Amino acid sequence: MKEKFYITTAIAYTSGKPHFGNVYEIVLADAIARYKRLRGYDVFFQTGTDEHGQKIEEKASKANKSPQAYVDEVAGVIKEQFDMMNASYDYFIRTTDKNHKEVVAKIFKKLYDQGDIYLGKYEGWYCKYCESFFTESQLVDGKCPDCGREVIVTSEDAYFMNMSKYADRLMKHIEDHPNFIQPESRKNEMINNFLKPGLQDLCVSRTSFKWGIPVSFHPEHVVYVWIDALSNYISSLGYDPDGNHGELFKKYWPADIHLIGKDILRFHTIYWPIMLMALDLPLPKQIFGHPWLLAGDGKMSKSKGNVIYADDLVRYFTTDAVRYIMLHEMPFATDGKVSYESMIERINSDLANTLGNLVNRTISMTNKYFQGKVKNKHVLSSFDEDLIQYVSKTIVLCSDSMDELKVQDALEHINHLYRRCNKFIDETLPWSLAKDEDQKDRLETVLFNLLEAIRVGSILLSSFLPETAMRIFKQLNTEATTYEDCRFGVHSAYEVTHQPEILFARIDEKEMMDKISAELQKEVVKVSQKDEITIEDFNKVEMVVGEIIECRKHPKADKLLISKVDIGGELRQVVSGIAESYQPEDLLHKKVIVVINLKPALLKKEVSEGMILAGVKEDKMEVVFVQDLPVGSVIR
RNA sequence: CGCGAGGUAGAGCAGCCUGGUAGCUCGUCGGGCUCAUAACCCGGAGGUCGUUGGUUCAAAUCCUUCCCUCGCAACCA
Repeated sequence: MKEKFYITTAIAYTSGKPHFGNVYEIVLADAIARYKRLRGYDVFFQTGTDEHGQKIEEKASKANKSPQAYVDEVAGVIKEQFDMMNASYDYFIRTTDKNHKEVVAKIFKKLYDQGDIYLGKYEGWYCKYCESFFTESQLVDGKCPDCGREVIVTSEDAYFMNMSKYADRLMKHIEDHPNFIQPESRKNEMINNFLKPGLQDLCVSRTSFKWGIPVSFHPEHVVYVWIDALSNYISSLGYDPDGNHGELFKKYWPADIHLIGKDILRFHTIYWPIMLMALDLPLPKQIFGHPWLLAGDGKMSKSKGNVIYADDLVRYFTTDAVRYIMLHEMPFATDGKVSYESMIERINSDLANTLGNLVNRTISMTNKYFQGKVKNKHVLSSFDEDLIQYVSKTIVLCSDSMDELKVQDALEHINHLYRRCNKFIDETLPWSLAKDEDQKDRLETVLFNLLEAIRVGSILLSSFLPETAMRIFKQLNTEATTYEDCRFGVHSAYEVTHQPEILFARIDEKEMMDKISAELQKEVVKVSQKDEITIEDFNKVEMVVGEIIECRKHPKADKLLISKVDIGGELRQVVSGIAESYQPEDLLHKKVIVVINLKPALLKKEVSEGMILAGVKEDKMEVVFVQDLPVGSVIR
C-alpha cells in the first residue's frame, strides 16, 4: 500500500486579488506535492479560500454586493490564479462551503460542551470617543492610546478558548519534535515570544459583525477567524466531531506539512495544535513557515506601487518560467528578492541557454547525423562514464534536497546536470566524429547518452516545471517518465522529433523592459485607491501655514519628531513620523502645511495636535515646505 | 541591554553544526568551438570571509568585544 502524504497551503483571504508573493505559496506546495507523487506517495494536496470576517463584510457593502456574491467573485479570481500556475491541488475548500460551516459549528459546540470554550466578558477598557476596546497593557498612562481621553471599564460578551490548559503539553511537543516548526529559527521565536511569557485565552467569537458562522447555541455570536479558518484542514477530509469520520480523514490526517507564510506561524504552531489537542486529534507533523518573495526593494504593497501580479508575469514569461523564478529565487529561510531584470536574466541563462539550447542542439544533431534515430552502440569513453555517474549523483542530490524541502537546491542540481551535458558535447565533439565514417558508432553512442541524460533530468524537472518536462518527453518521443525510469539506461534506442521546438525563447531584455514599463505607465494613471469625496468632505480639513519654531527627537520612539509649530498666534505640538528622513535642525524655522482640526492624539506619551503634510515614496518622506506665504495662511 | 536572523569577489548566495586548498550562479575580461536559441565550452581578474580579542599546530568555521542590516514587538496623526 502506498504511503500517504497530506499537504496544505494556508487558505487565501478573499479580500482581493493575490499578488505573486501570495501565489508563490501554492507553487511551492505544488512542487512538493508533485515530487511526492512522483516518488509514489498517495498525495492529498489541499488549498482554498478563507471567506468570512468583518473586512469582507465591509468590502462587500462598499462594492454594493452581498458578502456571498463578493466572495464568490474573489474566490473565482484566486482559483484562476492558482490554475494558471498549473497547481495540481486535489481539493479547493471554501470556508463558505456548507459542510465546512456545519463542521465548524459542531467543533465549537463540542469544545464548549467539554469546557474548553467558555462564555466570558471581553473585559476591556473602552474609549467612547474612538469606539474601541483596549487591553490594560495597551493603555497609555491609563488613558486611550489613540486619543488620550479617559477610558471606562466595560465588557462585551464573547467566547474564549482556554489556552493555558494545554500550553505545557504543546511546549513539550515542540521540544520533542524538532521538525515540527520549520525553519528552526522560527521555533525560538514562537517559544520565546509567546509560549514562555504565558498564553492568554483566545477570543473565539465576535458580536461586532455578522458575516461568519453563527454559534449554534448563541446566534448573536459568530465564530471568529481561528476556529473557522484553521478547521479547514480537517473539515474538508470529513472530520466529524461526533466521531463518524469520513474515509479521507481516516486516511490522510494528520497532515504531513502545513505550508504557510511566516506571518501566520503563530496561529499554526500554537492555537491550531491546542485546538487539535482539545479535540483529541493527532497534531500535524510539520509546519513550514516559508519566507517572502519580495519585489525589488521591499515588500509589495499597493501604496508603494510595486505590486507584481502572477498573471502579468505569466503573460510576459509563460507559466513554467514564472514557476521557475518563484522556486529558484527563494532561499530556504530568508526572504527572496526579484526584479524584472533579474527574472529575465535567470530565464535567459538557465532556461533558454542552458536547458532549451541543450535540448535543441541535441535533437538537431540526432536528426542531422542519424535522421532522428539512434541506438545505444556502447562505444564509451571516460567522458561518457563521467556523464553517467553525474546523472546518478544528481538523482541522489535532488532527492536529498527535496527531503529537506530545499527546492531551490534541487533545481540547482538539475541545472548542473544540464551544464554537464553541454560540457559533454564539447568534450566529445560530435561534429568531428561525424566527419569520420569509422566513428559512426561512437557518435551514435554519444547522442544516445545525451538523450538519456536529458530524459532523466526531465523526470527530475517534472515536479517543478511539469509542462516543460512534458514537452521534452514529447520531443524525445518517450514514455519512460516515472521515477522507476529515473535512471540511466532504461532506453536502448531513441527516435526523436524531426522538428525540434524552442522550449524557452531568449528574451530581449531591453525590449521586454520597454514593454513592461509601458504597461506600468498605463496603470499609474489610475492611482487613486480611495473612494471619491465631495468638496464638502474636503472642506472639513482645515489646513494653514505654520512655522516650526522648535523641534526635537521623540525620546522613546526613533521614527518620531516632536515639533512646536506657530500657526498664527497659537502654538501647537505636532508629532510626526519623519525622523528617518529629517533631523530636527532640518526643520527649524521652516514653514510647513499643518492640518489643525485633527483630533488630538497621544503618540508614545507625547500629545500631537495636528499633522504636518509630507509626501511618501517608498521609505522616504518629504515634508511639503512653503516659500512665501505668511504663517497662518489658509490652505485650500 | 525586548526576542530572533544575518554581514563571504561587482550582484545574489553556499560553506560554519562535525576547524585543515574559500565554492556556486550571474556579470566582467581573454581564448576555443561551430551541432545549437549571438548559444555552448575553457581560462583570467576580482575576497584581509563586518570588527576586536582569545582558544588551537591550524579559524570563514569554536568562544569573546564592538559596529551595521533585516524580521517580530512598540511607534508612523
